[in-house]
Amino acid sequence: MQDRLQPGGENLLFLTDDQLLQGIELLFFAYRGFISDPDRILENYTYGRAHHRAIHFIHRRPGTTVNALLDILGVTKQSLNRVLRQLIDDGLVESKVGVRDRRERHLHLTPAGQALESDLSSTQRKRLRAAYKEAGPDAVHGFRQVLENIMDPSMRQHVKKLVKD
Amino acid sequence: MQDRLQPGGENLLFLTDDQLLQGIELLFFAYRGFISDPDRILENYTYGRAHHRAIHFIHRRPGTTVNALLDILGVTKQSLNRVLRQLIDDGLVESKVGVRDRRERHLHLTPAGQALESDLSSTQRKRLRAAYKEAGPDAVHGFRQVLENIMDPSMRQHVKKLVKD
DNA sequence: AATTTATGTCAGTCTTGTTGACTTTCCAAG
DNA sequence: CTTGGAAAGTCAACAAGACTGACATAAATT
Repeated sequence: MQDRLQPGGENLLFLTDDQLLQGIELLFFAYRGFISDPDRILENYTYGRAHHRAIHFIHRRPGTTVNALLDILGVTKQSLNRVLRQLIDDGLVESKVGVRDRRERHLHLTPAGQALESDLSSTQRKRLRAAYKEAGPDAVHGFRQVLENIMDPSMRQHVKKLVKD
Repeated sequence: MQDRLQPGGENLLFLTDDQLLQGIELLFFAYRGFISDPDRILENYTYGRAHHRAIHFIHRRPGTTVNALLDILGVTKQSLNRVLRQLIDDGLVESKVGVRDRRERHLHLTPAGQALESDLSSTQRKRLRAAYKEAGPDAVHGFRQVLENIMDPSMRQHVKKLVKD
């Protein structure tokens, strides 16, 4: 994957500091836009981004344990517990005692939880779908490739891969 | 939603909800990794992400005004002021009364401010450079294309374009 | 002269993160 | 069977950084 092309900086051009700083800004603005839709929805609740994140990952990994969720979210258990407590008390999340190991709590979304997840997620899916569509398949591939390279290697395992059927 | 059954669906395949949700997670993990390096540096200071953001944009747009910065950062003036106050008091940022309009304050980094900016930025540039390098030029182009599509259109103007000279 | 704009500041609130201490539950190794 | 430790839950205190609202001042604009 090295320099298939000429001595010209053509394949190095994007590595100038200016180009890199531009990439940093792109990430900043894109990420902010990306969370603005859910944020607006959450204003109508007593929830914030922390709740959104919990809901997202419980939706994606039904039955996951608190510990696994802590690992993914990278916060303290006290912080996550406050969020989970509210969601459980409000009937959006269900916490089931583990069968094999009764210390563990397995988390699921209730129908109400799924409804909120769907609301939050649909705005982001819509935005991303439009962005993907306009950029085209090759761009999407590059987008995902670069993002995967950016993240901490230890986190790559947490990106839920698609099921092959 | 049954795109996959269509012939030539290969340019629609990435629009399934699962693929979109995966994209959401990629963005989440990548963004978190991306800000983790500066965060670690800032632990040694009394500064946080808010200061980092201010420093970044003052660096990129020397002489920018408080109002312009508010627009870019999307926070309230009270919030930005607290951050700027500290940076100015600590001698990292200089605030100059405008010449044409003496109500405006034009912001610049002092040498000390530039030093911190360089520290913070270099970790991110390094991470991004490695990610770009591994993915290749085409992927980088796609990455930037998709990010630009994701952000709010009104924000695109704020991504500082490269100077041609 | 009146109004608007740019900036600064004070006070109070909220979310979400932190640390530290402690308890309960319960699996598994001695 | 006992006990050590892991998983989870809880309480309290605190901090960063966002918010709103009110108010002040200086300077430009109308």
